[in-house]
Amino acid sequence: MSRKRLGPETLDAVAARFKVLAEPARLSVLNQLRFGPLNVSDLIEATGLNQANLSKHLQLLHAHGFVDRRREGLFVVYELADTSVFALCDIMCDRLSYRANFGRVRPY
Amino acid sequence: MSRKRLGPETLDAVAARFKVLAEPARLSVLNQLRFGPLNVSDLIEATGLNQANLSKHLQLLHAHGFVDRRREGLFVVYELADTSVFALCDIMCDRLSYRANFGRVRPY
DNA sequence: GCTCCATATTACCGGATGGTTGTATACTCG
DNA sequence: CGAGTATACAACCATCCGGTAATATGGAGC
Repeated sequence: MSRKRLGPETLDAVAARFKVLAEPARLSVLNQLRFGPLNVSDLIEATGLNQANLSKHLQLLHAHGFVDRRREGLFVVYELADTSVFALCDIMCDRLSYRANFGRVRPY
Repeated sequence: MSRKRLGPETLDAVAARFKVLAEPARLSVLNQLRFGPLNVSDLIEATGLNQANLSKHLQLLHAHGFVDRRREGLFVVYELADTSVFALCDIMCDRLSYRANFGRVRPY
């Protein structure tokens, strides 16, 4: 708790990681992987994303270490590699419901 | 823990909140507010952002409930309204240092 | 080898977003 | 009220980024 003030490089790195999660499509992928590994075809069906689009998102998630990848015959299976994502989402969701009851977006 | 699968609206909302944090400039502002409220002029100096730019970031942070605002004479003072940000950043930083030691970005 | 299937990559387009400049608003003081 | 200061807002530009279509790669089976 209560760490020291962060340097610019750290802020950049943290922001970059937030940016990967700042996209419903990618959150959806992670959410589908929550209960077990899936290959790309399964993910296409589960998320409704088309193949190319999904593939791009998967590359990004993989490059940032959120998912692991392994070949399995003709398929490529993706698996969660960083479950801390869900801790983050839980915190976000808590604030969301709090704001739904009280705060509400201030237009000004 | 272990919540149910999230709906699309929820994913959108969570992603929108991540997006606000997915920006070094805004993280820097929050980081400066960590140890107490500051007015805009102080924040300009502390962050190195110019006035207009900083103002835009502040509006966004305020609209999403990350900061509160109050007038104090000629000045406007901003204050942290959502300390959960730091819990998020701590989790991110933990993963960052972990990956710095092991993972490292896979170029492919 | 060729063919089929699963996945990745490339090229492109349109919309969103951060930065900057200039201007407007709000408050204080005289 | 007028002048000065602090902050907000609008317009504009450049860049980034997500979606899509077309094409390429790579493994399996014949």
